[in-house]
Amino acid sequence: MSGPESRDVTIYDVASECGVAPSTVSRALSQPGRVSARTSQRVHEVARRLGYRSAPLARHVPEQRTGTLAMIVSDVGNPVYAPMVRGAEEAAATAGYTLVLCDVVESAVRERQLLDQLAPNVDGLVLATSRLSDAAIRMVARRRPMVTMNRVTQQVPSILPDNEHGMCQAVEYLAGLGHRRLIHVAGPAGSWAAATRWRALRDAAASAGMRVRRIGPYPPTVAGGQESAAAITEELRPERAASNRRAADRAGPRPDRATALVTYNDLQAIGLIQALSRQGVRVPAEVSVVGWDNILGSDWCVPALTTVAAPLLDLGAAAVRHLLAVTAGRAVPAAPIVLPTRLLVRDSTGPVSAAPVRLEPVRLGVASSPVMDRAVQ
Amino acid sequence: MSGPESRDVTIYDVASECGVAPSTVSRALSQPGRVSARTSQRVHEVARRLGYRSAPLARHVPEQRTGTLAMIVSDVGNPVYAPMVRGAEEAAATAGYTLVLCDVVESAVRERQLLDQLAPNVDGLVLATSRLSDAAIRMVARRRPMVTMNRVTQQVPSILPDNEHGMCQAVEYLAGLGHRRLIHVAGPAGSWAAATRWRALRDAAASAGMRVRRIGPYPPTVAGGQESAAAITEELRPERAASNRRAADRAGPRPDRATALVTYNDLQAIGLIQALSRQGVRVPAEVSVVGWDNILGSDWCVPALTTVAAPLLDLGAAAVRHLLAVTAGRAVPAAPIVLPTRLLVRDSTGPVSAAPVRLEPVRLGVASSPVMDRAVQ
DNA sequence: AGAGTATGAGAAACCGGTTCCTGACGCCAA
DNA sequence: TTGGCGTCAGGAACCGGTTTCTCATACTCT
Repeated sequence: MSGPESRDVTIYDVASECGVAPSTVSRALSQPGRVSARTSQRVHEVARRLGYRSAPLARHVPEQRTGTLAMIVSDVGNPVYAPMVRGAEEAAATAGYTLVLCDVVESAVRERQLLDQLAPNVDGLVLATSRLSDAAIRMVARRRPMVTMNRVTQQVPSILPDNEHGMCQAVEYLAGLGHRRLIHVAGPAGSWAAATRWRALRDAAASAGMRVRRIGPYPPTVAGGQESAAAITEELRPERAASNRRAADRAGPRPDRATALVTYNDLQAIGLIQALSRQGVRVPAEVSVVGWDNILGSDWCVPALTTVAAPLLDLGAAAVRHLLAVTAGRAVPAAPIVLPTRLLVRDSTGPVSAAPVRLEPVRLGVASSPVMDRAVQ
Repeated sequence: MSGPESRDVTIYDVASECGVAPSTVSRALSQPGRVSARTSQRVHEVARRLGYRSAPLARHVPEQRTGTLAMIVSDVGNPVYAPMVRGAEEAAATAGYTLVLCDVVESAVRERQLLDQLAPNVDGLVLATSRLSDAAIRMVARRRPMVTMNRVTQQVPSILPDNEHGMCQAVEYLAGLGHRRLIHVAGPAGSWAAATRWRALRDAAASAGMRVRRIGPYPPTVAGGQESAAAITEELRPERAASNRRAADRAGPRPDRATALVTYNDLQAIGLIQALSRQGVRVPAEVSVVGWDNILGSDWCVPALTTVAAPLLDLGAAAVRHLLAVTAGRAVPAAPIVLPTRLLVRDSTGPVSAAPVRLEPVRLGVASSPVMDRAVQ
């Protein structure tokens, strides 16, 4: 039916078939009212008959706009992005834009390459948790309208969850449960969000009169959380840790045993809880765990995760709306837009037990007793 | 420093600054060796100094290619896509292409629009679980190279997991545990994959001498799975169901109580187990549940999900490699490419208990006793 | 030294749209 | 009847690259 599939139909084909000038076809198709009703109708009919489809590539050359926005994420596998993308997509669609998504696989090099390739092809960019340097971000931002998420860079508009208040919520809640010593499982090394969340936690803990130590950095993944469990077990079982350390370092068991763990994100928290459970550490009986994000699945892990819920959908939508404002040349606030967080209390946190729990011996890499398994898994 | 940010630097700017013709600049930048070393070096240096960035939009007009592939997914929020996207991305990057991802939010209308907008802008399309009609798919496929995933359409190349064998694996395993009656929680109505998986399950069950009923359709989400729980509870508790039904329908409890549930996908299975647990139905003691996909999180739900693992990463990679073959004009096999599945046995399945479990009264919407909660949640 | 060839670079066409400029035609009023 | 104005459509330039064609120059060979 379609034959040898020669080449796309152009406005020139339509024009000659119609007996009008190409410019008339262009007007008829893209500027309703700018051409007489009769001509317009004839052009439309011929275009339909010939199966004309506009070639946006060519169209965009003179127009200098593509109708496309790009969002760059560090890892599509991280469920945290799904709602952000959804929110961004809806905002973009509402404004008549198409959102494309690109994954840089946690690599700054790839991110830079992608940006160079993408930037000229889109009307604007959303950088979700970028790994680039501030200088690199500013350089790209000079070429194309851009907003960052979860990242503050001078002169570049940004959208953030309220890291400070979120951590305050977590800390106040833990304080109310009697916790006094925390451990923070840190996010990846070069990450602005990781640094900011740590700072926020530290400050919140300080004003609550709590002590907090940081371990890490760890990747923002389930595997990263599992990895951190080794270090944490050491913390929680000082008597055991001593044998792994030079005895001269500290004498006797540590007095400052942490009772609550705050991770950089939910994925880490889930991996951490998994690994702790496997080692016989009971959550929340022996130690409470608080995550961050409220990803899909944070409610079906066991125990269900207490977490600081970031307004992911809104973050995505706000980012795109903001970006479109920049694109339209409207003045944008210099200060970051900060969206509120919400503490979601579930089952991974509990009061500090009056008497320190007597810990069982650790059996690394081996699931503990069947009874234990039933209970925790 | 950057001034009023006039307009992008073009090869014409570079040319006049260099004192050479624009065509020379073009050659120097894109056809190494086609220009003398001295000129080339000078052009490169001026280009760098002026901050020249090629405008791919303009470049692609005569070239008729964009170096971009698009992948359309029905819902980025479904974790099943993450590995597929990752696989596709890696295959695309290896071949020097950029992959962009678009979400159609489970809407056929939006999918069609997007396709029309996207098709002319990319060199090829991957449709992951499309909701379009066969005719619509073929129409788009005629305009642009395309492959479908999880969907077979005449004349359009496709990549699939081995639905038939996957269901056989599940059925054989369940048969080995003593199960004889199954219920299938069906996927969404218009979905090829849903229809195919149901057919595969029915056939597999038939050859194993098992009975299987289908309920649904339900959305392929956690909410969909939760929804299905109501109908399933009715199945599992005929004595209770009878009160909801006209008593004349059937006399006494049903003899054909199902002992195993097979869902369309993991998300449904997880929602289903959640809802069942909340109603006091114990998994796998009272009923076994088998999912499909092996998504992230299917191992941290409780009980950890037994599931048919689709080779998601490979599916994505194979789709792109196949698409590039089509793009390059190489002949492609007419038959779908089928990738093997693997049954992942975890904790949501178990042997049929010798004596039918005595069921507790249902308390809808209310969590059962604390002891129960500890055990199942 | 003169003729032939290879090499480098400029001019111009092209890709497929959009848009500015211009002119033709028709209608209305004076 | 003529002048003026508004509507509609054609011609051509333009967007920023690529590519073909052509020509000038330099180098080689006899």
